[in-house]
Amino acid sequence: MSSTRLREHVDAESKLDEDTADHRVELRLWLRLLTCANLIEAEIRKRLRENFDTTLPRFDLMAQLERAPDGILLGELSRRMMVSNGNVTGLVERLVQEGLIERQVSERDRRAALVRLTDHGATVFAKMARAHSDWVAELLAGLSAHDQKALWSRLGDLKLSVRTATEGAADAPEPENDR
Amino acid sequence: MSSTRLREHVDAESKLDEDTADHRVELRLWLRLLTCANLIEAEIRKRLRENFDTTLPRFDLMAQLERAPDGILLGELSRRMMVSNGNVTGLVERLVQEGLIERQVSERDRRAALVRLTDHGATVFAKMARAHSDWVAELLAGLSAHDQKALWSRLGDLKLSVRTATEGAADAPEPENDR
DNA sequence: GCGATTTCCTTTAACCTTAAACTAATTCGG
DNA sequence: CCGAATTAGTTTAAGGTTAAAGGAAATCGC
Repeated sequence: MSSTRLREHVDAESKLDEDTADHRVELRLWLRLLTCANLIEAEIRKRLRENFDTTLPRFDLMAQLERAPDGILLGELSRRMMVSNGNVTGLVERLVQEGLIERQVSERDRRAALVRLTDHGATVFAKMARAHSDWVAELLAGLSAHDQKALWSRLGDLKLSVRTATEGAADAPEPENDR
Repeated sequence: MSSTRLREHVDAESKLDEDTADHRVELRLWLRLLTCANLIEAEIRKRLRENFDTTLPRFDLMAQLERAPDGILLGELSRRMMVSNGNVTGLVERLVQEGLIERQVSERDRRAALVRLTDHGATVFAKMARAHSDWVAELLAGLSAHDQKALWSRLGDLKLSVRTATEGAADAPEPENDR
C-alpha cells in the first residue's frame, strides 16, 4: 500500500533516476543464465574426464578439426574457438603429443601451420562426439521440443542484444558457432 | 520431394532409432546458450580489468562477502561460489594482499577461518557493483522486460532439467545463486 | 629491390581451476 | 580418555586462459 509498492507503477519517477536504477531483473537473468551454463559445462567436463580422460577445450578443438577434413590454420582455429592464439598453441601441443592431431608447416607460407585430426584422432573423436551428444540431450531432456525451440529462439535475441551492445561501431561477420 | 524432406514427418522411423538419434536440436541449443554466456562473461571480465584492474572471480568472491557482513567461513564461501576449496584459498590470499578483505582464524575452531570485506574493500566493491549492474543491463538492453522475464522463466525450466538429470539419487537443497 | 609494416605463431608471466594428497583440529564411540 | 573417523583448509601437480612482448616470414610501397 505504501510508496514502495506504488513506485513500480510511477513511470515518471522511475525514468528520472536512470543513474541509480538497480537493474535487478537483468542481474537475476544473467545470474541464472550463468548458473545454467556452468551446471551443464561442469557436468560435461566431468564426464569427458571420467569417460575419455580428456578436457572440454581439447574436445572443442577436435570438434573444429572434424569439420575441416583438409586441415585448418592455427589462427583460424583460434578465431573459431574464440580463444587466444597462445592458448591454441598449448592445446595443439598436447593433442599432438597424444597422437590425436598432427601439425604440418605450410609450404607456401612458412609462418603458418595446418593442423588436422590423425586417423586415430578421428576414431576417438567419433566416439566422444556421440557420447557428448547423448549427454547434452540427457541434460536437456526435461524440456519439451517446443520449449527447446522457444529457448533457442530467445537466446538468439539475447545474442543479438549482446553483440549489438558490444560491437560499438563494428560490423564484422563474427564467427557463428551455433548457427 | 525426396526422402530427406519427408523424414522429418515420419515419427515411426525416428522413434525407432533412439540409439543413433542425433540430438541436433539439443546440441544447437546448448551451443547457443554457451555462446551467450561466454560473450557476456568475456565482456564483463574485460571491463572489470580495464575499469577496476580486477578479475571476475575476485569480484564474485567480494559479492559473496558483501552479503555476509559478519564474515563467512572459507568452506561456506567455496560452496556458495561453486568452486573448489583450494581455489578459494588462492583468491583469498590475493585479496588480502590487496587489502580488500581480511581473514581471521575462528576462536572456537582453530581449523576454520572467517573472511570479510575491509572498509576499503566495501567501498571499492560498492563502486564495482554499480558498474557491473549497469554493464549487465546494457548488454541485455535489446530485450524487452517481457522477453527478459520469459527467458528467465525458461532458464528456470532448464535449470531444473539439468539438476534432475544430474542429481542421480541426491536430494540436497543445493545453493541458489539466482533465486 | 628493400625498408616498413603486417601477419602468423610462440613465449612469458600471471592468474584461475581442479583433483588428489596432506596437515591439523575436532568430534565420535567406546 | 583415546583411537578412529570426520571436518576445515592448504599444498601440489597439471592444465586452461589471457595480454603483452617477441621472432620470423610475407607483403606493401615506393
